[in-house]
Amino acid sequence: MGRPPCCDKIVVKKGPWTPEEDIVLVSHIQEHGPGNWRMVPTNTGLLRCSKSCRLRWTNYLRPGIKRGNFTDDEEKMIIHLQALLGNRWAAIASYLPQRTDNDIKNYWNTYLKKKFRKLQGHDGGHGHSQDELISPNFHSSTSKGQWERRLQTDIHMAKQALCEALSLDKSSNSNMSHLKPSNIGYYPAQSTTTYASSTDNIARLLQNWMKRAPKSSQTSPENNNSQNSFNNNLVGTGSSHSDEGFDSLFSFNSFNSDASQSENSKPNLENQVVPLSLLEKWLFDDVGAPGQGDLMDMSLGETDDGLF
DNA sequence: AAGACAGCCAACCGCCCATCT
DNA sequence: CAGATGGGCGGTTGGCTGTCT
Repeated sequence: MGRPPCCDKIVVKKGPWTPEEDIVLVSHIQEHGPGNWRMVPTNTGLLRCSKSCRLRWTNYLRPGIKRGNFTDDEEKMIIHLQALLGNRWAAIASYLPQRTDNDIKNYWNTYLKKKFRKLQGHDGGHGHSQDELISPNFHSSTSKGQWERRLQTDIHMAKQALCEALSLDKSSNSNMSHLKPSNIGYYPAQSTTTYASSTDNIARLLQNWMKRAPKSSQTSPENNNSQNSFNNNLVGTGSSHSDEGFDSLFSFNSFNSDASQSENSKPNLENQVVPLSLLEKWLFDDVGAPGQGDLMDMSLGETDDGLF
């Protein structure tokens, strides 16, 4: 027999998350750390499936997420990495620690793709679809050995992509400073800004919600009271951060170790601190090192020419 | 002013691999 | 070892919002 079922298939709420649900989820994660998503609906009483909770956390509530307005550097990085890695958004997102894969995916699908089409149009096009043109054909090989080689190639290519992206605009180094190895981890040491950013996330969320609240039928009558209380307690914190409560609410230092315990061994976003930092350190340390060229020369020559 | 349309994005769906019993 | 679930990922959808006609 396997594990017990993930979530009771009785009533599972769908659709947009309410601030109440967000708070419940964040509080729970603050206590227990991210992971063990199966137990989250049970422990919190949220009528959401575990997947939904995880998604909400990783794409929206997680500390350190930057939203909206992609910078030129980020855009370059995405374009480069997409060309090198294809539509592997999670892999791409791991090089833009402040962005979620969903965000990057959306940005690509809604904006960059069109931008590319335009560019292609100017170039006259070659009868290839954009994805064909810029994505390596990773899907043709699926065996484990090939996958391993592919991964190795990916790492080399990503390394080169980083170097190039960083050297594209040296003057904007300050903007790219978040890519320094020390800041790559998902729970960076500069905790206050991280928490503040997360507080802002929720404050912004609440403000949006307040704007929509009057016409949204999703808010049950009893929500009105809680809505007001949330308004009093949280929304006002956006600028002044009278957030002693929030500081504790978003103090994730305490459970980093818990998280690493409860997480499985996959290099997911939550426990990438060590492996990703090491990888990044290695990537950066290796920049400019002699004899790194073979793979990269081979791969980049093909992809970049078509691109730029 | 109102309807049509397009863009954006949060959330869901379905698949796959890892893990557990 | 087999069967079942958990978790992660990429693709897609649907609702909201802004713009155009």
